Amino acid sequence: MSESNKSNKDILQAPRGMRDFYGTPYQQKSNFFEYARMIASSYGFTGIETPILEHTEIFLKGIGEGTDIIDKEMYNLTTLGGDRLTLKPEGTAPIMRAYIEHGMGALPQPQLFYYESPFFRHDKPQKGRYRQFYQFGLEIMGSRDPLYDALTIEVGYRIIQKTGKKVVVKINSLGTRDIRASYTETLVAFYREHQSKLAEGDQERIDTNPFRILDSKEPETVTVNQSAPTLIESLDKASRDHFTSVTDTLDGLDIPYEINPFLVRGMDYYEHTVFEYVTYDNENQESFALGGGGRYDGLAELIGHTTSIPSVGLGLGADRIIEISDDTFTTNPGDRIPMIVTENSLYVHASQLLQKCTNNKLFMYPLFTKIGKQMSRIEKEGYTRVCIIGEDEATNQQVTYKDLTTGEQRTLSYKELNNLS
RNA sequence: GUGACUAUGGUAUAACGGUUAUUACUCCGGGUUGUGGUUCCGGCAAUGUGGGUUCGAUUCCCGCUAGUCACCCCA
Repeated sequence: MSESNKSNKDILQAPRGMRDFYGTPYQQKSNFFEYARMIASSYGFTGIETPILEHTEIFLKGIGEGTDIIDKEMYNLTTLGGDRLTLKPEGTAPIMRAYIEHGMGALPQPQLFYYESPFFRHDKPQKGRYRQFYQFGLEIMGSRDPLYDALTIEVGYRIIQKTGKKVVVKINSLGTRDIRASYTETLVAFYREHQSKLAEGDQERIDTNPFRILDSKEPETVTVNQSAPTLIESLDKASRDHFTSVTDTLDGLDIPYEINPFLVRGMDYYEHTVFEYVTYDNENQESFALGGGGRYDGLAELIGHTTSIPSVGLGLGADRIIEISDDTFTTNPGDRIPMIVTENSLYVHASQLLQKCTNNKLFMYPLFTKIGKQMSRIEKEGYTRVCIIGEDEATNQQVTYKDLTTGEQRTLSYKELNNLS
């Protein structure tokens, strides 16, 4: 029971790692999601939205205890009725819950979903890392065909391509849960044997997160890793065939990928294919994950369903993608036509015109003051033309149309206004 | 979660520990009562927060809050 001792100044700012969106950033986010929806929809995905809150258990069981997300990053709350709920830290487990709850197994398989949503993780904020962040995601549920792994990777790639930046898919196979479990034992045994030769921080990770040691940048550890057993070598034939089938399809699609035997992901539910999209900062090797995903055939059982539901999916970090995109997702206002009135009394007339007008580029400019002010602001905001309505135009059922780049203006009938492009 | 750096109007900034806290942009009003991009005049608006040192703190010290960076991890 800690009493809040925040000052007025403190509460008049958004909570740590959370932001307000307005103006350009709002547009960019909205345009990004619109674009992503369009691409996903062109590959047959349909939308799904789940609640912001889920039963805490869904994430505990799905993502896995021992992961950072579960151990220290969840926003948990207890309702007045005593339910333990959690602000969703990722999108896959909730959608799987919805699939099971609504018996979607009875629908034609597989089901392809896209979603856009904020997610919440109580992490320490940095650039490109927020406590409330936004993802666009895809989930394909009800098929184990590796073609769907490739399809998921492709659609994500097509969306990210819009940024114009160089993007490479890092890909790996984790095999089945059994293979992964026995490999983990082999790996831990290997590291115990070489424990003294590992970098300090990495020694502690033998118990907490042995997979991460494979990815270490410490020179001592890198040396040890050269003789470490790899997961890909341990795969059974079925897993290997699955993986090859995915990479063959990517070859055919001309999607650049790198097989990275060290790639693991933050959630426990992945098996077989896992991947990440990485971008390179100005030719430097230092990179930034824009999104990632993988196959999660066992998730349904982890969260309490009686059978497995083979599935594959991904999440794209909207904040990061927009961040590197320059003006790709910025709206250009030049196209729209603001309509202004010279007298406030003409507002009613203008509104009636707007209702009748079929040219959807025309809009009521929401500034009712002297015409000079209106013109000045319209010009500053980047519009290239304007419609002016005064007493004369109103009487004659006309508008004055002005091109702001050339300064030319002429009088248009309503019909001509409708046909303006 | 660990460590480092930072914090002045909406934005960007100035101020050896000492008058009324500087300047620019934005915004509002006016010169121009039906026409923008120039120019001129006027106006609104700030030392994140709580303590400490001092005759006196925007300035020095500490806690808090927030941001940035590295680690950790990840989207």
